[in-house]
Amino acid sequence: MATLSDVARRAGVSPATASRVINGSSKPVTDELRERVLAAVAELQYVPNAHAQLLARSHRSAVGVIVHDVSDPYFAEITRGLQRVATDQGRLLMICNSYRDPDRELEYVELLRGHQVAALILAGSGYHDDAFTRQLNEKLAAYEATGGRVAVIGRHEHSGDAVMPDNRTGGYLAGRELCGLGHRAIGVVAGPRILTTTTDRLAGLRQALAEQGHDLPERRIRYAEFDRDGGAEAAARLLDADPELTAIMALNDSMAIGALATLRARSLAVPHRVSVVGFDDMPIARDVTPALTTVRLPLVDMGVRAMSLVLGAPAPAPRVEVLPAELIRRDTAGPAPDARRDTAGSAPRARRGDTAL
Amino acid sequence: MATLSDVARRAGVSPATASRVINGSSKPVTDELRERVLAAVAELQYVPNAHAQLLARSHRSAVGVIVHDVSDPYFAEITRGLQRVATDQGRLLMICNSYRDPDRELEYVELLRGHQVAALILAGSGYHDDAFTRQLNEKLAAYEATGGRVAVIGRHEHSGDAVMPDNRTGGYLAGRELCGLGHRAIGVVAGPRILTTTTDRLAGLRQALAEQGHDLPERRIRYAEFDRDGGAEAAARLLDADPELTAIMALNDSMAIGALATLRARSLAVPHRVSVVGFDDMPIARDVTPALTTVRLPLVDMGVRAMSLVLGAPAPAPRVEVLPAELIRRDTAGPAPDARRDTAGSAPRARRGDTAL
DNA sequence: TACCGCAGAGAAAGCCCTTTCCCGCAGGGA
DNA sequence: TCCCTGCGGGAAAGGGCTTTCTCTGCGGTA
Repeated sequence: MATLSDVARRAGVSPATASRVINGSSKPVTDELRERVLAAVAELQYVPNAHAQLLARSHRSAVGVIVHDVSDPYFAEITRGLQRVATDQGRLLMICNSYRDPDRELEYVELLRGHQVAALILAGSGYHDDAFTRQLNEKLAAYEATGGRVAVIGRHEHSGDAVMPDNRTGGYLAGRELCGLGHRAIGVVAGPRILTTTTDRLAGLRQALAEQGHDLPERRIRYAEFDRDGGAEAAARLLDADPELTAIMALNDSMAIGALATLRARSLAVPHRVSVVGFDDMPIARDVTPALTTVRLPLVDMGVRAMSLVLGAPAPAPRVEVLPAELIRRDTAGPAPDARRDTAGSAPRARRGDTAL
Repeated sequence: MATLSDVARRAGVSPATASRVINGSSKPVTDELRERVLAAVAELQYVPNAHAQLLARSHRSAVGVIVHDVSDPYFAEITRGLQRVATDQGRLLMICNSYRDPDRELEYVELLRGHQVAALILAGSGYHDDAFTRQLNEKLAAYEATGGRVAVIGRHEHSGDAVMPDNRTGGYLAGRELCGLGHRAIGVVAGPRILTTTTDRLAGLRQALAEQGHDLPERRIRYAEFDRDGGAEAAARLLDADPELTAIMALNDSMAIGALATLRARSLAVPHRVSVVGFDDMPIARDVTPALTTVRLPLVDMGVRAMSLVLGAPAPAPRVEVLPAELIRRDTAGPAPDARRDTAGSAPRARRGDTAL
């Protein structure tokens, strides 16, 4: 690889001058030298060594992001929001997938710190794991102590700036909807127990049921991976144990899609025999058939906010922005089969407009 | 941030010794000093400056990847394959999204070169744009001249190692299937004209139709963005122009899903009134209803191969690995409405097993 | 006892840039 | 004519790490 001094030598100038030309320094350089340098750069196909630059320059510019999995639509949307703000400010993003492995998360914090990122954003559920939480907080504190900025999305265990989707209210809205439709035998297809997202959403759901005088026994909950196959599997276990279920609440949309696959395989009509409600409103939710009734989270906005927090002026006290959840009624949630008798003859709810195109 | 010499000072050793302990150098260090260094590292929460390390070390280890968009399932799958091999070999991946912008692609090649990556992988369709192709090849050649390794996935314009999905045969298989089902009025929902993937798939399709004595007039093709909304829009334009279409070939699954949305909005039954065939077999294809008939590409394997090429021993001559496409029959392609009369009474094809769970 | 070899530690030379500091020179004012 | 100013350029000092080279002191052999 050609180096700066190769360029300087070829142009017959000092490395200092070459550097100034290449970086558009404010220090003036005569046109003749400038041209010679530029010509040398082109001839040698010179590209500055980014590591040497970052070492020599003092200011840090890149931002590190740790998500569970960018290819998961939930994180893809959040990342889109992060990216938008970062790009506007000319920041490079380093994105790392933890695949929900706490140890890997810790490692990535170190890695990104080592890469001298100006800020760090952790997105995705926290863990019910005190030892881990403590370690993470220590590492983040150490990072912040050296001037690094930190924000988290969707995890309350960190004491700094945070953007929090209102998971609990989301669960509540879904629960209220299902209760309102007359469902009593509601099964829950849940993500891993250890995730705070799981327990928060569950808590909201439980509260909604409690308000109607119902409870949510553990036997009506199945914990599995937070993805399509996990949802399919959990739904199957749920139905095996309790064939009379009239509704399934899936704690995210991927799981809901898996649950729909299970119901289809068992020829249980949705929503006539079993209703399904998802969570997150990922883009694909409107494209499955029937279109998925779900709880929308402003995912892109969550990313935008988090990046803005971290790139904006630091605050004296930690800021927490709670973003609202919203119920999106589509076609997978209908009246409970026995409740339907009361409203006999009423056709299943017409397809919602937002599913067309 | 604490530096290595901070650690050394605190441990009462030289930076050289500290470095040796921290990196597990083969040079022996007495246990006592080792412990002192480790203690200092822990107390200072020391993390080595990655840029300084990369600058000081001679060997390059990271691998750069340029894709159109990782959050697109097509690339997410490929990336999964890349990641698998890279992780096995302890390589870090730097992934960049070009968002199908050739200029950005060029910039990223420079960026990654600047970051001293050991290899570069470009995934995703090439462009029908000679100026761009020439520039890219120049840059890649310059990079290879300095010892960098390069592989491309799905683009034939680069002269080096390549992994090529058999887009043309895939198009051919889809075309033969539709012809076999009696379709003659076939519309195509195509990606951007400028992408070689579009033209390759189209060429295969055209060939299949030609073998049956049919042609594919331009008025039956609509070009749009290679995503869900592009597919929805193109399908709408296609149906507006020619309401008698009995089949739609979408040049990727995202577009197929958009086309299904349009058909649903217009109450055109799939596959009874209109058949749809997609391309790629992304994971979601089996979960839409009806499940999508499509052409499968071994996406993960493509990633695995490309990374293996680039991390393995260099070959004297460029290698091209062509990976086969395979037709996956599910539920969106059925007999053409007029052909159906011939097989009157035959129920629509039973749901394929692979859609259950 | 003299010498050799080696283990274990440190000194110092890079790796490739950026940027401050300094120098020479030409032009303008006194 | 002399001095000051300011412009354009180069020298050199880092930035934080790795690694080679060098040095010291010890045990072992002849």
